[in-house]
Amino acid sequence: MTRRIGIKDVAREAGVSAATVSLVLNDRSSHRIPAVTQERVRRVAAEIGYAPNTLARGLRTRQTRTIGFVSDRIATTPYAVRMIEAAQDAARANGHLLFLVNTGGDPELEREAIATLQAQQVDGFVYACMWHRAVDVPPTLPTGSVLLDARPVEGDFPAVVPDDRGGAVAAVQELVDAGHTRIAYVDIDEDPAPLASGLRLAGYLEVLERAGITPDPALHVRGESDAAGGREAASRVLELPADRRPTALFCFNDRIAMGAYAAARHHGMEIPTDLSVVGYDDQQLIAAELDPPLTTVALPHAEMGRWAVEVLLGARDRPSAEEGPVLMPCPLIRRDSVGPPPTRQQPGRRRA
Amino acid sequence: MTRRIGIKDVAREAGVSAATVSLVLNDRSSHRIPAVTQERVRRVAAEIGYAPNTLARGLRTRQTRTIGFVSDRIATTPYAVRMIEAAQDAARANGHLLFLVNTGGDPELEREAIATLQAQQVDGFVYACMWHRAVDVPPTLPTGSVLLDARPVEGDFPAVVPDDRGGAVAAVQELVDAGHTRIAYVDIDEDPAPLASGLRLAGYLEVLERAGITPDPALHVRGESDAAGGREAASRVLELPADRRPTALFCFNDRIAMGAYAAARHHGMEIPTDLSVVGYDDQQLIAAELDPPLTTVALPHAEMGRWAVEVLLGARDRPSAEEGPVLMPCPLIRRDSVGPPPTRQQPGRRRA
DNA sequence: TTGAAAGCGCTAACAG
DNA sequence: CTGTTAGCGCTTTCAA
Repeated sequence: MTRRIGIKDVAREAGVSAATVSLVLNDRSSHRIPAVTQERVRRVAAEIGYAPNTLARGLRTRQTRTIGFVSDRIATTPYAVRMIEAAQDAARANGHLLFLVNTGGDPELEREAIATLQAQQVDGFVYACMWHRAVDVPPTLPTGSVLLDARPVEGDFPAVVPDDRGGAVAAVQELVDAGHTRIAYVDIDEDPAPLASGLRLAGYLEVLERAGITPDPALHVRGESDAAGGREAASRVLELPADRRPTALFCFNDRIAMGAYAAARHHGMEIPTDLSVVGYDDQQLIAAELDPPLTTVALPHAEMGRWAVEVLLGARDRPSAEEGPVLMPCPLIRRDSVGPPPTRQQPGRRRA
Repeated sequence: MTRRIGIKDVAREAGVSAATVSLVLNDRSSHRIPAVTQERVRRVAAEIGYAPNTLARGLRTRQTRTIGFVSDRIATTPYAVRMIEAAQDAARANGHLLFLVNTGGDPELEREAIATLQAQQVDGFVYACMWHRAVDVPPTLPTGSVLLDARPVEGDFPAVVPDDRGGAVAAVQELVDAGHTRIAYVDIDEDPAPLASGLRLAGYLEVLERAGITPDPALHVRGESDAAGGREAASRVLELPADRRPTALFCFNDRIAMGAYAAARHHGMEIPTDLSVVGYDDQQLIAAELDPPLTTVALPHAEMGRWAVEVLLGARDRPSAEEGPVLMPCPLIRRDSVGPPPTRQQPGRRRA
């Protein structure tokens, strides 16, 4: 490979010193260099195709304009990927590059990743999870790192997580507003329960209470987090006697909602005529493709990803320390799976 | 921030020179340094928590052990993400780190990304697409870069793409082996047609020919690449007169297959009893969750991702130049949507 | 076997 | 205003 062209080459061609080139190319306005000189330097630099060596610069300035992005997985859903894309876009917008490392959640690998990244002199770390979790932050994670889709079990780190409770409120309120009073929560059955499960439950209960509806424990069911589990769990409430049967389902996620669709079909109910359904996650491959398209709550992955790097780079104010993680709003996405409750006496009909 | 500890600190503590430390820590066997000295240096280094500054090292050695990964998107399907995870894992296995940049396919951004990464002195580039495409490689992409899920329109770059034709062969052969002779290809309707569309068609026709089945043009239909499109397209063949109607569907992708399921249901057909279906992509959120679970063909994302960085880093032989892209096999994933063709005279029955 | 010295390409004081 | 000088932390001849 031929020698890379450096600042000296520019200096020689432009008839100035290397220092001047550096000054010009970095817009050091403190040293008012005459416009003509600047112009000449820039022209020469462009002509001979000069590009700074950021290693050398970083060595000197102790700033690399790179950030370490360590996450458990890259993504499990197509939407979570937005988190990374948005983070990368925000990094670029601020003149930074992202080192991506996924550790599979292995603490040993996390250690190693952090060490490697520190050796690279990254300017900061984003520590990301692909589900809203409470995490034991790796002890070697430097102060000032920011957590993405994760809240620290302990330690004082800026963190951003989805407002799961608020999202649930929006979802259930949508159902209440449509006139429903018997609303089931088809929860996820996982141990330990994900944070989102409890938060969404809280939102669900909050709306019921505000609407003066007494929660019926029989309407809170749990199933495996997939279509089969959702179908099974939804079936349980759909088989309740007519007077206790829900007219609407708030599902923990879209996959469960997908199962709920199957259960409804199996019970001869049509959506949204006989049964309204709201999901969560807005997984494009599911929510939009279900028949009818599913009303659901979107996770603000992109917003969170951007937030994290902007806070890290100081492009956005750090949240005041002791206020807990920032809650990013989860917008309700209205599609066609919510309608008014059916008029009495005709649930469970087969084709007319 | 307190001064970082460097090689000099180790040298001082160990009572040797910086050069010796470097020699020991880098296993320069040419300089046979006595075991005791080595031991002492290593111990001190560990004790005081020395970690090399890779910028300084890179500046000196002109090797950064980083690689630039530029892709159009990060991922559109949850599986494509495996490509990046696998690439990152392979990089780590070879002591490298990945700079991730997604450009949205914007040539201007690509230029910029390549320049920025070059300024970072990356050791090499992976240029990735999220669909199997023929790409105009950006003119500034250095020779030696490797293409991932993309074949160069021109230029000589190592490249790896899925063996779409082979995957289609496996899929359709599965159907033929089950006894089907009237097999439709529910293709994608997109302009320009993705490479995969034609390749899978070729595979489809190849199997038919080998099985002595004359292709019926009416059985090659196209629909939008989503469930609705798949449903609509599948309906068209399902509504053919009984003697021309297919008993099996080979779908361009799993979303279309999902629509085919809906169409089958709508026509009162059960899968796989009345109709067999095979998809493509093995999108976990769809394929495994459909009822019944979908037999499909998996895209070898992880294998391709690993291949790309291994070739880039020389951990695997470069394919000989003029042989075109490497075709990575697409394995058939057998689930429950394929069965023997129905015995005559009872398609379209409603519930018994 | 080890240390001294010379940079890698750049920035930042400090002179002039 | 601009050039000289002195490193950033490491590797690598070369000499001792």
